Amino acid sequence: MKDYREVLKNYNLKATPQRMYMIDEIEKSGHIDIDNLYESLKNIFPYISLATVYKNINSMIENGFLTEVKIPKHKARYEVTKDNHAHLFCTKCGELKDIKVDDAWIANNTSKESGYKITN
Amino acid sequence: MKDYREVLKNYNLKATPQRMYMIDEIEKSGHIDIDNLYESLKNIFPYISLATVYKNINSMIENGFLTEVKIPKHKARYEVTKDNHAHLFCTKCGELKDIKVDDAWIANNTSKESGYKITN
DNA sequence: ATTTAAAAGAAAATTTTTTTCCTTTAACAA
DNA sequence: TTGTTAAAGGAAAAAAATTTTCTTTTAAAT
Repeated sequence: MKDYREVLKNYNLKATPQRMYMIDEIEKSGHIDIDNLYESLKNIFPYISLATVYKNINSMIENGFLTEVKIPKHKARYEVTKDNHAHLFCTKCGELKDIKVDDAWIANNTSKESGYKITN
Repeated sequence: MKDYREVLKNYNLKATPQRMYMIDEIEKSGHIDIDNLYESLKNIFPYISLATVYKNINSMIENGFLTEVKIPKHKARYEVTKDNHAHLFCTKCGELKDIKVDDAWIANNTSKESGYKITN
């Protein structure tokens, strides 16, 4: 497993084992929802609390390290923040995949059209 | 107020006053969340139940008449289903606006790229 | 008018998320 | 190393969001 101590330090978060495994799970899975994340973490930390998972998700979202991906009629999934992609959601199997997209190009064009400065 | 009897009939839903005002509110607002919808409906139906609002939102989503718009860190909003648009969300004031987008063009191009048939 | 299935409303139950409070621990300094 | 401290963990409770149940009402079709 990669060492996430530096990453967390950059985001002013204590490098707890719980967090490092959380990040590892999220990276490995690409996108994961709270319940699946909690379940895998329980394999490593049998006494981990769901509240801990929520609290960590929230602090990592707040500082921008994670991004919440909301999906109609499903629970949100979380991913490590990254640029230039959109999501493809399979309505049959529920899989979520990244697709390459030129964010900047779209933002620019849409900004022109709408008059808003689009950041995301 | 427009008469939504026909609309509802087409979707196999009973044309109750509650529903007709719901649709009217949603159309008038463009996009609205459960709480604001419930609050405005209470002006007309003081005894309306929040459960009724949820149940109606759900049945109208199921049959495709309404679309749920999920927004990071906010409650979902609902709109009358329509094509060729995306959403612009103002992170300052929370306003949600439609922007014109050529769905079909994007779906086509992205489908080619990804190998999936994109419907939405 | 009568019948009936769908929908409303009230309350309870369930599910999801956040908060509280107390204990433990990572980070840093001496 | 060891000591100090603020941040984070865990358990439980609380709060918020959504769904379900059950009884009454009503739209729609006879």
